[in-house]
Amino acid sequence: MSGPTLSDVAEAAGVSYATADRVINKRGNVAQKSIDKVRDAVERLGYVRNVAAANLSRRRVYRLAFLIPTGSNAFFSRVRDHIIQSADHLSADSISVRIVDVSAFSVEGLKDSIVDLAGSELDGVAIVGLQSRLLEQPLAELRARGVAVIGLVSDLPVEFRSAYIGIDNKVAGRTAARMTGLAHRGRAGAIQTFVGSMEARDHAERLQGFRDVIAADFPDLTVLDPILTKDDPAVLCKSAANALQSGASVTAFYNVGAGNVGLIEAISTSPGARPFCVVHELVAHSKQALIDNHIDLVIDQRPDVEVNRAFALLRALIDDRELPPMPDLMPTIYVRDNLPADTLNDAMEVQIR
Amino acid sequence: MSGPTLSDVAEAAGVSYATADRVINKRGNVAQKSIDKVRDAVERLGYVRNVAAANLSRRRVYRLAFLIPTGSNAFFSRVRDHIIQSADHLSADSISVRIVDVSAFSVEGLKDSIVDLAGSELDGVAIVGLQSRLLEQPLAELRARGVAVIGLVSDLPVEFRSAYIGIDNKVAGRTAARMTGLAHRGRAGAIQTFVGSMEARDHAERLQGFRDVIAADFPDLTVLDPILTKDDPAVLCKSAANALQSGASVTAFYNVGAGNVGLIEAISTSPGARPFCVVHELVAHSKQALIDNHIDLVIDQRPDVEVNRAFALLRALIDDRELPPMPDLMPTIYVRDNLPADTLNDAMEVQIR
DNA sequence: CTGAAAGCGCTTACAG
DNA sequence: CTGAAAGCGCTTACAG
Repeated sequence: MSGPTLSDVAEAAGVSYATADRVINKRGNVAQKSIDKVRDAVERLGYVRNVAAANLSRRRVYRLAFLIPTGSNAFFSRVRDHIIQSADHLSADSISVRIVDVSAFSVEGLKDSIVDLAGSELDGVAIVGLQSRLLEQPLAELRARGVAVIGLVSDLPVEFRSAYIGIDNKVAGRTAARMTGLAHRGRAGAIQTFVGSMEARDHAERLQGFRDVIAADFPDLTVLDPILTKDDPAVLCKSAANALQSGASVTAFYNVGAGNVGLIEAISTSPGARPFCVVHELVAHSKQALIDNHIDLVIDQRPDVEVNRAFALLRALIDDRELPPMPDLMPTIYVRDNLPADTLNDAMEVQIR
Repeated sequence: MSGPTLSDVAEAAGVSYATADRVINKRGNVAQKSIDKVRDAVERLGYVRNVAAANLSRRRVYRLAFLIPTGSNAFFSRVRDHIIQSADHLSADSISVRIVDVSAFSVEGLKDSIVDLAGSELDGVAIVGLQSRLLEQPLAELRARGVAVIGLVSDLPVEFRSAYIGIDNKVAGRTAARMTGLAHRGRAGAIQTFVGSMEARDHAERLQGFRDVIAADFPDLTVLDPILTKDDPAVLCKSAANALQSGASVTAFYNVGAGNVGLIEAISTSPGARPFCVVHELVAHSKQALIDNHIDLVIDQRPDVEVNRAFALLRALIDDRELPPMPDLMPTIYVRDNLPADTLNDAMEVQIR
């Protein structure tokens, strides 16, 4: 069951254990002849390095960091919560995790945080990124020091990270559009969209995806120009209230960004029928709004799953192992009937007796 | 960073390493006085056992088995595929996996397979279960031999397994109903349901959940009595074709069970508008039907996620560790726009460079 | 460029 | 009931 060890390889190759180790781990200072012999033996025996043993002997600890935007954003609170929760369990695997607060959506702030990372010993970091050339230099330095870097939720400049974990926001927007279209079922209508900022790539992509599907498959629906909200609940509340009063012409709301508290406020205090309503990210208030029938759908990106995946990926990257197979990460549709039991604490549905 | 070791504990407790080990691992044959001293030291130092080291020293291998129904069922093919794929990667962690074919939906067959498990050394098993008292005896014997047992997709008798991994089928049915209701958007309609067998608990539960939501929230919709299909595509094809011909009275189809190939066949060959259409489990043909606009929604239970979870859970159970936090497992809604890239091979959306 | 040896944190006989 | 010692598969100085 358990395969050949390095001793077996060394013996088969006719070299010492230490030499075999040197070629396996590419430590250099080995004669080509020895290298060939060892490589050959590895091949013949099907040797596979025992990572656990290696980690034990070198007293490996994984020092990880997550760079997460600060602020009241409920979505990132969920991300934090899940990191903290996982960290507790992962400490048994010698994984220590640090969450670094980053000023939200500030390239300068993010850059500084990345530079600061140099101050502490680190093996891997997951970063809620931004697309900016300003980040390239500090990221390059980080990686030069052997730190594994991945983008989380929002990508980093692609050449300067090893992987990205997040949903495709165009797909998220397309999904929202499909559901909105289905809900109209052939009837004509007009959809009022809300967007935080067209500079935010995720917002722009969602809107694009949304428009594409409506244009292609629901010719009777019109996508109204987005109202710019800066993700501010007050702005959303006011503009949504306006739209609700301006007659029955608006048949659906789609908020591409955050600030849903305001949207929900406008809907819940407005008399009469409301439009079909789709928002993003399942958090306490959007969940409650689903339950209260103030909105119809939430498109979510499962931050819990993303965080889990970040841990697995960082470990694999740090150990320089093959990456584990990861199921696709698609936007999840929530209605009031398939809500998880507890958004914040991720109560397990697994029943332990 | 790395905490105290057993040596530290032994020293602090004033006993030998071996004695400390005996109380940590409850091997017995220790004086109460020693036990107390060690317990005390563990408490004071915050000792936590290094599972990796322990596994190395005892040359631990995890021998796991999955009991999966045979047959042409595309859903279980997905389950198998993911197990096989994961197995490849897990072998690096000394985890070996065996898939045992079980005759589908036969209590006797399942019982025999469980009994046969006794023939091979095993640490843990995940079983696509059935509810039958016939299974209790063999399961009890298995667990008495120290094998960790969990139910997968379909539960086992609850007292005879340590955990269950699967969705709540009532929730799945409720979700299907919510979407069907939304798609009618206030218009009246009649929903033709199809069920494989009312004896199958998952089918019955889905139908129940579906009916509950329609009755409670969509008074203008009627749920027609289910057509019994035995999951046979031919039966589905014929009865769906009938329903389609009998006028425009049917506004939606909901197939609680399998055999969707037949349903899709009927729809795709039938002229004119089709009803709103919801089925379960994303497999090759249901995915294609979404793309081709022959159906509207697929409610899926993410077998890939379930299998991953089964591995994590079995390991934790076998190591007798605390269970990792697991995100909720809710039915996933697929439309044609949030389809994963590759249903069978689970291609990674994680982009590696 | 190569090798012998100690040590990582544990478990498992073995001897008392 | 208790302890000393070898060994799991590796890495890391250290000596040649």
